[in-house]
Amino acid sequence: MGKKQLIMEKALELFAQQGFELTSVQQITEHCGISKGAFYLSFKSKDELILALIDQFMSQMISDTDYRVTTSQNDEKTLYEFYFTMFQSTQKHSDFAKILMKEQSQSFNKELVIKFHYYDRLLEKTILTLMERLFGEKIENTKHDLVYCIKGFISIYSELILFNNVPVDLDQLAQSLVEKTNLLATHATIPFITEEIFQFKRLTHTEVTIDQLLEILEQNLKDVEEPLEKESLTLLKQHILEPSLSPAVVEGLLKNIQSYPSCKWVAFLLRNYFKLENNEGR
Amino acid sequence: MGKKQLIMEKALELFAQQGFELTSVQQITEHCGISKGAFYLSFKSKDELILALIDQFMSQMISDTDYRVTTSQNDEKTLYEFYFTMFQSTQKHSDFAKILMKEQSQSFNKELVIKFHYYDRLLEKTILTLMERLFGEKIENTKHDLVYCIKGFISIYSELILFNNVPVDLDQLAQSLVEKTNLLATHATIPFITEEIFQFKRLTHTEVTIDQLLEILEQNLKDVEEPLEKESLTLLKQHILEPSLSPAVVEGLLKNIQSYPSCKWVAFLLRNYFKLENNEGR
DNA sequence: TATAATAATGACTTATTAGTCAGTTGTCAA
DNA sequence: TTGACAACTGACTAATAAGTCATTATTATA
Repeated sequence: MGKKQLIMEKALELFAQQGFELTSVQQITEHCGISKGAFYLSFKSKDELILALIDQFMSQMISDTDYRVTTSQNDEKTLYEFYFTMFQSTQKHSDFAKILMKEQSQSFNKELVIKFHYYDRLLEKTILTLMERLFGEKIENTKHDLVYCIKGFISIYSELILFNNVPVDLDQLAQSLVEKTNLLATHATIPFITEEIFQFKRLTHTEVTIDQLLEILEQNLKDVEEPLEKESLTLLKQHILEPSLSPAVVEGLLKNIQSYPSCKWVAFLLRNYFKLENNEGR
Repeated sequence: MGKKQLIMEKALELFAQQGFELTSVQQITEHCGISKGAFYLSFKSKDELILALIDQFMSQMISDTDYRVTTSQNDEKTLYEFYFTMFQSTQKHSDFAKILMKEQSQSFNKELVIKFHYYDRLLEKTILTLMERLFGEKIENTKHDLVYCIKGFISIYSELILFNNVPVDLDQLAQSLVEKTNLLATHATIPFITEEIFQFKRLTHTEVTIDQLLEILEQNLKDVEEPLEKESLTLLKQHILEPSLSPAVVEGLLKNIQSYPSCKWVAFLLRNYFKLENNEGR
């Protein structure tokens, strides 16, 4: 396990400098002081490595932020804390954040793209919940649009922090964005992203082949210990190969696995898969 | 010349789909129905191709926008027109815009990075001028920050337009952003990007080796016809190899070539080079 | 029509990559 | 000390890339 961690850490440095495409496995192993073969004992492929990196950091970054936001008692300060935590994470994991920026739209690997979208949607959800809590009914028509503006702020200021070695005062940055967000929330009246566009956007972008899905399931089954989790996964796998369960049962099984952090991702994929299956017949 | 244009058009399609790295020269030539050798009659390398693409589109996009903004008589509508033109260009040249998003931060090739920064700075300048004209003294402390927010809006909504096939109402989008910009300009009081950070940011990011610079100069000398332009370039080249001209003369020569569109880029590089040279001695 | 000049070809070289696997080294229990 | 097992190695394969160049096709000119 220590070796796996070593590879991830060293690879992270190289990916941040040169990007994923332009970093060879050779380079990574040299940087670690191990042989090429040893790399393939820890990871099935180079792709598996980057997927592991993304999972590790994204789930941490998002759960950090989500935790800060949902546990905050003082509404006054919540927005400030959201921004502050967000940029603090970015700074702390700057190597990873750089990769994220570089590889985001660029990618080729389908699973990678879906993964990015998944985490992006999680972040959107966190922001939306926060906005609804802070501004409630008043922003009913503009809330999705507001979420997008906030994402715009985050992306452009993150870029500044990461790629221009500017001395950054996170407190000042968070304060500044709190003011802007309040302004937009309380005064903006013309949304661009309406409920309709928001729904439209959700429909696109999510395809995995059955084979990919089964493989991911298989991988999960290996890593998982809890019997409840394991059985749910097995049943769901059988249901994919030969549909036999009622929608309610499927939904229940999904709920079962969803509560385990390591299964969140596969639960998302499965839910999506079954949703598309059902829509096919209309 | 027709062949060069053909290659650029076809390559653009492939780059937009797969990215620059993952598109081979072979693929491009097949897509064009020509041989590999023919490609190298038009372009010295694959890198030269993408640089040419960037020059072609970026200069067009920015001058389009700049023209609309500087010629607009009606201040009321100028901001609307800025946003509208910006997103219209993005939509019209969507293949190119996709490349831009994909390759922006990712890049490896030094000249490419510098080129992106150059055009980015041009856009910043256009936005800043517009803001100063519309809001004047009132935004003295917040203007650089405002420019950044606008860039954030543009980047996040462009992404939406390009990568989620959402039906887009550009009029609505422009209106929405005009309202937001006005809100921020008239009510925001806490800037993050102060004059100081802005200056700091300008100092970083611009290195070319002398050899690269000389090569680019050589290339320009070949393409250029006007005697005044040609002589200025020749003198500047000599001055790099063996400094002999006074600062005032250098500045004059730079002004000479700057007015020719084809030399804007090399003028920018030269000015930067001499600036760094002078700072070295402090 | 004959000749020169230019345009275009694609097999080839060289370099690099991800991934494999037969063999080596190290470890630890019997 | 021995033997069995896992951890590890790095030369190797197969695939693909950018860029070259001797050869051929096309066009212009005399």
